[in-house]
Amino acid sequence: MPPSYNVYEDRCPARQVLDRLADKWALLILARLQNEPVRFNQLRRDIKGISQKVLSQTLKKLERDGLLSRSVFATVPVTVEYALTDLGQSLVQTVNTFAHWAEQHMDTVLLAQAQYDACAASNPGA
Amino acid sequence: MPPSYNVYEDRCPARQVLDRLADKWALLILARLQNEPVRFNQLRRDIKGISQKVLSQTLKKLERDGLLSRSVFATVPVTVEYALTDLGQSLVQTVNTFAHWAEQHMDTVLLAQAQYDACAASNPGA
DNA sequence: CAGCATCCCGAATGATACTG
DNA sequence: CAGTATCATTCGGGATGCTG
Repeated sequence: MPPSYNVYEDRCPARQVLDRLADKWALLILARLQNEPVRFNQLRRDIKGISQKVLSQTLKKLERDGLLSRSVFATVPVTVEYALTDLGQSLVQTVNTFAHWAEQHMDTVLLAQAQYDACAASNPGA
Repeated sequence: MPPSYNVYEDRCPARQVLDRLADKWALLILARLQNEPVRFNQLRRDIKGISQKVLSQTLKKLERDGLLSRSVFATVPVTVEYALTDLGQSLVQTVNTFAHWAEQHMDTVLLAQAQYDACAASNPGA
């Protein structure tokens, strides 16, 4: 039998969840946390190209969704560690599969893009 | 050994591919095409909430990436079918896993959100 | 170190109208 | 049916500066 929820439906909660996860930064953050807890600025350094603002926002959303936990240590200056929750762990395998697909098939994708562009260039009106 | 490409790196082609796929509409389109070719307006109807413009744009990107094919039939009026390519097929399993995760764990996510919001409401200053 | 507040701009989106 | 074109709008995200 089909699942009770259907991602094709607008307003379906599962769709909301999918929308949240269908975000490159969220995926990269989850992937980065898979092996160990990581601190804020370490994430900022490791995930190239993310801004402080977006990192902060995305972490907050992921924490709200219960996918990761935020631990504050009263050092001076303060230390904050982000780690996957069990729920986050249950997702990280899929995220990895995704990332690996991207890494393994990107040559094919780049080739397809080149062919598409070449064809489009030679058929300007079509 | 680690893969030659690293999604954490900015400017890495794999990262570009991941960015492309980390899009809710792209994922929903790929999922919808997994069993059979589908026509433009059928996709528009099935994927609730997508606009004609965004559907058109997303289809074009996915076609350019070689993930799906576009077939035009000279009926009156014209018929256009979108179908997964082999490359698209190689990805759809992962997409399904993602969608199923969203459907199966959304109750947990919704609960986590409620708890987070309740806690935030009772600690306005913290 | 780990953020938040503010300003600001460009890209993405929706709405509408038109075409083969 | 299957789109393209244009316009108006918003709003995500970068840059900067400040705080505990």
